[in-house]
Amino acid sequence: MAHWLVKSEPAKYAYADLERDGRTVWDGVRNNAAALHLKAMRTGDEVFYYHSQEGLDVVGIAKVVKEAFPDESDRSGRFVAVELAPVRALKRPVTLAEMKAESKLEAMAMLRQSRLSVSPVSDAEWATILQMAGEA
DNA sequence: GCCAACGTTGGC
DNA sequence: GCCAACGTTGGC
Repeated sequence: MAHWLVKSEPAKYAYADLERDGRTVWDGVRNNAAALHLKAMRTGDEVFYYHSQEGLDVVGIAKVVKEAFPDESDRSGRFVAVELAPVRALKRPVTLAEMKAESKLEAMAMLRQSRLSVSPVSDAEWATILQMAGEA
């Protein structure tokens, strides 16, 4: 099973909103690299939920409940959406500053390219972040 | 097909 | 609010 990380501005759609809704269409991604990652997601893959702009931390885990399909909000027809459902909030959020300070995470895609809104997380990175969240 | 201009994202 | 990174657009 692959792991991923998605970013969302909590003012627009926070992890608590996902918990409230039960599941949501993850659309609006307008970046080729991010879209490739969306297409590679498989049902059951787990996804870290990161709050950008405010919070700047990984706050929860979501899972893929529907694989890539055309994003209806995209007129060009190039981009796709998936559906995500909440799994659980992390016991303790892991901040961007903590991730930057952790040498095991220096190759992490989201740290290398800060603007990427959907990025892959390796098994080792996943385990490291869970541990930092007090869940290992 | 190149590249300057412009827009957006996201950390600080 | 600013600015760096980076993707996209459009003129040539």
